[in-house]
Amino acid sequence: MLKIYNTLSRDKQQFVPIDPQAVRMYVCGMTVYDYCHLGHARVMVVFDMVYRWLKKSGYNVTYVRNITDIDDKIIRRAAQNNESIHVLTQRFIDAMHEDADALGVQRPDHEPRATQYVPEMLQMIAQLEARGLAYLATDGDVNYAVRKFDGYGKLSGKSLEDLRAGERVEVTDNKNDPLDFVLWKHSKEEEAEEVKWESKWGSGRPGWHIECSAMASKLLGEHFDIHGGGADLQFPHHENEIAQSEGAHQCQFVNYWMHNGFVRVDNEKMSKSLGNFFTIREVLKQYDPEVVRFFILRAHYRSPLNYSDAHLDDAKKALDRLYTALKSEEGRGEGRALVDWNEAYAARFKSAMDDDFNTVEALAVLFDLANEVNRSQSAELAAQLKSLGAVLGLLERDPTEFLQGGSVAQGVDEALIAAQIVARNEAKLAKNYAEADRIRKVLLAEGIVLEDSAAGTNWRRL
RNA sequence: GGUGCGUUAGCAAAUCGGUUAUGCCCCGGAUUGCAAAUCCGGUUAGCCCAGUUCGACUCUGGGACGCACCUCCA
Repeated sequence: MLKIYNTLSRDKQQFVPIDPQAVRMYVCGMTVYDYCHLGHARVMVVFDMVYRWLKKSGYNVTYVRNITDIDDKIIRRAAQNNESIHVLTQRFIDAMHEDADALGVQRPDHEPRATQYVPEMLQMIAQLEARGLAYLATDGDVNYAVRKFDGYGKLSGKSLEDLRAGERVEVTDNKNDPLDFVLWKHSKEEEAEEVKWESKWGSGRPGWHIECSAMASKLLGEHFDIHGGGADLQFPHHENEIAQSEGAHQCQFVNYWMHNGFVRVDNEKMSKSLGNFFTIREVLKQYDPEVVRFFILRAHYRSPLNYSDAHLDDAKKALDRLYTALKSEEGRGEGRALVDWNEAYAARFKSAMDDDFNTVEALAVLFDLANEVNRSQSAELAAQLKSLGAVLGLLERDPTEFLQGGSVAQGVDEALIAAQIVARNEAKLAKNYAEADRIRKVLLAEGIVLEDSAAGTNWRRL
């Protein structure tokens, strides 16, 4: 039985879906005005893993990950670039898909864009207004009246008093309460036509939080199973989503809230504002995407994850070990696509995954299994290793291709390597070991490791 | 200031009230022309102080340190 750590209750709970056969899951995606960084990579990979495991567990999963394609930062960036927001956002949506694809992230079932759901948002705001939870402020914005919603703060564990005591709460006169947030922003003269929508409150555009409430209920219903996102979205974003959805629909919004930990650099959160971020495409110039995916899955999704070259190098070596085990059984017996869940390693793997998606433990099982494969030379177990890896979106490539791909794309030409191997084998046959060792050393200096075996000489990149 | 989370061996990172986590690194052995890979074995843990317990890294209390949220952020 699957257990999930629920932010709402702050403990692990038995997962019971609303519909026994199906799971409905929503994850907050990206605001598309720039390239995705490693923090975004973590959300995508983590919830991709969750998505895969739920499907593997037999559920019919509907996974929605939204795209925020209208907001202040987008408008500002488009103005800077002197381009339309549509052109800007489309470019970064395409880039996001490239990055996600590289990391082996499966496409969600729906990727709704905020700009395509404005009518639904307006309808929801009207509902909130009708219930007395929203009001038109003097400046023309429509705000949410936080103190009218019972239980505001239940997700983040904060009371309104605690929040007000915070030093950083901004004071604005057009809000009834400093914690009220914007549902609908009135248009400004200078804004482009493409960021203006008509409404009963006048021309404007949606606030950030309302899009998720509107799109989630449209695509998943008013009450669904799992809602995820980065830990920083807990407050205020997810708190506000609850206020909007439960305020408008008068029913429980989400049963299980999941939040992933941050990627850190030098022990500090990687973020746009700190400027200490690495984009996915930057990192992929240096490391194989599967290494990056493995690196992310190597830490528990709720724990902080420190980024550094040393850690990526370490991850690369660890993944090499798994692929090396697969390579030893390559070609022997066809790898079956299905996992034999009765087998001992698979059973351990499953119980690890069922324990709040403990990929760290699941990977430890894979290493134990790899050791067993090396020892037993069992093609059966190798197939099991491969298929368990595939559950996590790992180990799906040809082992030789992976091992020879190495960490850096460019390097010594393969034909040259082959020629050097031939030359070295000739030297070996002539018992000219000094020459043979010299060739091996030259290649090693280029990051190429030669491995002699009964079947011949293999090579791989460090 | 308020709230929450964390502190595990050289590095990374899990589980667990008593039994080898795991990966990388390091040491010894097997194997190899020598290596590499692999196998066998080994060294290095649980921030500090109390308490509960037959027994605590694991539970409770206190302290120190770190991180995060309270403002846009995955």
